[in-house]
Amino acid sequence: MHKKFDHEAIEKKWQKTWKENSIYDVSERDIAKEKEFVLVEWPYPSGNLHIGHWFAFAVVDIYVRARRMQGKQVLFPIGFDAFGLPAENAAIKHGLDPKAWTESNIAFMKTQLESMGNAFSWNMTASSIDPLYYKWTQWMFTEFFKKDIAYRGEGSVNWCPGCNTVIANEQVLGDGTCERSGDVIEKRQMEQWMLRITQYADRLIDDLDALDWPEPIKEAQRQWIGRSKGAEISFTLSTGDTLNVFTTRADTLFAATYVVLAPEHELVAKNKTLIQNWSEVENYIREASQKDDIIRTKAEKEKTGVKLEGITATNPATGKQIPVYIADYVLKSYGTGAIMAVPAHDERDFAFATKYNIEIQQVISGTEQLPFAHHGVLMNSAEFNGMDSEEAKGAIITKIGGTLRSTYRLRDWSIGRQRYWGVPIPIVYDPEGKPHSIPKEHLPWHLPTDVDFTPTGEPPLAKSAELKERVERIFGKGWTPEVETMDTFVDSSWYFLRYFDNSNNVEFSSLVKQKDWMPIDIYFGGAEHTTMHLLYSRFWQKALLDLGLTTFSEPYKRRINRGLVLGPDGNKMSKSKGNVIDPDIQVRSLGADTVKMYLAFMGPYGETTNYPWDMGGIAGIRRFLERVYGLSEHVISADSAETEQLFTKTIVKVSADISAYKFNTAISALMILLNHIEKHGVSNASYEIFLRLLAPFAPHLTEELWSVQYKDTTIHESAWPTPNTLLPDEEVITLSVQINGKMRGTVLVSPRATEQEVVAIIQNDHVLKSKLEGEIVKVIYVPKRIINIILHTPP
RNA sequence: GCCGGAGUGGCGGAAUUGGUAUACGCGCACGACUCAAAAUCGUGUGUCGCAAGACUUAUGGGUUCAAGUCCCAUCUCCGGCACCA
Repeated sequence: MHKKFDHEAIEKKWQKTWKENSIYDVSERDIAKEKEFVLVEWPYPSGNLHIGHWFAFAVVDIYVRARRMQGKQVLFPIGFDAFGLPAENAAIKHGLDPKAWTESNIAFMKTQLESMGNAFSWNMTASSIDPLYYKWTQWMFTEFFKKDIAYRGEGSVNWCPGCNTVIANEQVLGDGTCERSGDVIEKRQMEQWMLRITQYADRLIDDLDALDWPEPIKEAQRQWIGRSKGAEISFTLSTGDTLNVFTTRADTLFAATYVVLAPEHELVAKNKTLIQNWSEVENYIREASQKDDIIRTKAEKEKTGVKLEGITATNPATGKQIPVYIADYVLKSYGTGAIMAVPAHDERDFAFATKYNIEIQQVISGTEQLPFAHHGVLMNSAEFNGMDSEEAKGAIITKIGGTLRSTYRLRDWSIGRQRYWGVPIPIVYDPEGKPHSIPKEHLPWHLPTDVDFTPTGEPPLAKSAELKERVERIFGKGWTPEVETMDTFVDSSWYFLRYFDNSNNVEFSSLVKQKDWMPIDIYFGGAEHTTMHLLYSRFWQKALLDLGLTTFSEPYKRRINRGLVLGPDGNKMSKSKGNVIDPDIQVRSLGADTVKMYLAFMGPYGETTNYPWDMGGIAGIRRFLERVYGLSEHVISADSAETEQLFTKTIVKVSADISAYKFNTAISALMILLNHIEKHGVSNASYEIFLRLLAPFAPHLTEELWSVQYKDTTIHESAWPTPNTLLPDEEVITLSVQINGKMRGTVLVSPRATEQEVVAIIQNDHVLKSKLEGEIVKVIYVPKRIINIILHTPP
């Protein structure tokens, strides 16, 4: 047998050589080449690389290396999203310095990342905690503040008791718990720093159409934004107030037999002297406010509410006086916080009206069964009778003077965090308490270090004497600092713009460099970011566009969401389950190439399927690479025609599969080729082609084998193999034979054979001819594919 | 409830987009090498059947010369949204 495949020595050796020669650094944009910006989500430096990082980065490296060999100038940067709670929690628990803790994590993770052997553009890295990075995060915030994209507003916010901070809507999971800590979120009324993402709702939805993204991701964003197109209609109350309601069913206005306000609606408290049953109403409001949203929306469908005695509303279509209710099934935060209720054509209104004995009037014909929530033809609607719902919407709105409007599920993005380890919000308050942005010359606005991390519910920065002193020194007596820091999703909303201009100290990212590299050609990442990071950064880009700071309205041309690597038991990896696979251990025993290739072989990348780790499976990949290591023993003087043909096929297949992120089938094609070579031998030229095809998958091993013949070049700068198009058609092919639609066997024929010739061959085939008993009624012949012979069979 | 996606061997998964279902890998069985084991190599491996053969891509229908692939209905799993007017 051949010498031992010493992956450890090989991998160390080439990683060192690559690093010394900086072969993966990306210099100035080279116009002679097409560019490709491949982005992966920058990791949080938790201090240990887990298998998920390998799945996220090492598999993508296959794509990157193939593109490089295909002559593209590829930008494949990596950096660190290094602000965030874990550092602060380490400070609280173990008295460590968050900065030192994070920096040592980064240093260690860098060495782990290097052990992957990826073609990272290390000269174009960035880190969110670098003051030269967060200077620009702060500067963009101040620009947003000046343009009123950032504002301070009072509102209902999500308070996480575990994290001791406010979090954004997107960071609350479906079951009402915190995305980070898992704690149940409380609703609080607070002043908050917000970004006006809702102003971009239409563009965030409409611009999705042009993106080359998987449809499910686009659809999830559309649903999250939740646009519904409808109309705002005014009802006049007997108090003299105008009540605006939002409806998507203006066509049912004639059936609006009551209106409902959210308990918190301002017109309720405003008219308390006119409400005859005020104490009952007040009670109901208090009860409603004590239920948090989770209980309020999960509360079984039983509807509750109170009629406002002494107040009525006028239906603008019928002129009738209708009752006014408050009920907590109407939400203050959605639409106008009030609805026109149409019990005949809305399930919720129907349930409520039935319970409280309110009139039910049908206006959509075609059923006896109410509620009927579908569209149809109008009845009981005066001059609109006989009109179709869709048409009637417009006609009725026009007649009663309503306005077309969209309303959204999306809320503004709350970005203030009552925590320490983040970007300080660059705002100071004057003695009157009015906020002012910090001028550019004072940026970066440094994060103070003289703080006490003990959680008290008060933001840690409030305890910094240095910060107070700094503000008074610069701005004057009586001025006070903002003490909140930013959501880390702010840091990651623009990081990709910094990578390729990471030493620019005049701009966050120059327009020239942006033109060189943007947009991102392909962004690989986790499905969990669909309605968080992916939405935030799209918004950020559009805000920059409006400020003239970029010319791109969308950052990501293509996006691929990947799945998860599960433990060998099929469960999500977790310390408590004891099913965690440590990549360092795998790399030590089997090699980086093996781990990377195994992850790529598990299944198609780019589907959000979750794959269990299989110890046997990775051993199979290791066996494959060991056989490759000894492959030179099979080099012979020339290839057979069959071998040449298989090479052509494999080159086409592997190239296409990599472009489609189907690394699993690309690997399978390489395995088939190896199996063939070991049996039949391979010419030296083809052996090199094999190595080049494998190079993106097993960069260290192939570099080692390449170096045996080419001392001074690297395989990773060699050209990607192209198929030999001059190969003749195969002389004979195997054609499948069906008789009466059933597979009966195969025959060997020329690819150019005629139907008659093929039928004659089948009639002479010892096995097949016995099945051809009867008159041939019809023959379907698809050259190179199949022949189907239909016989007349007597009854 | 609404909107997506998916159901293929013992397992991960293939299938030129309507043309030999189960590629490739794992696992398993047998054999070779070995005192023995591991490793390695070879052979076999959808199900039933001694065989000829029949059946088989969640289930039931349909279209077609031909269906894993297209159409209709049903079931199950995963993800998103959900008292959103």
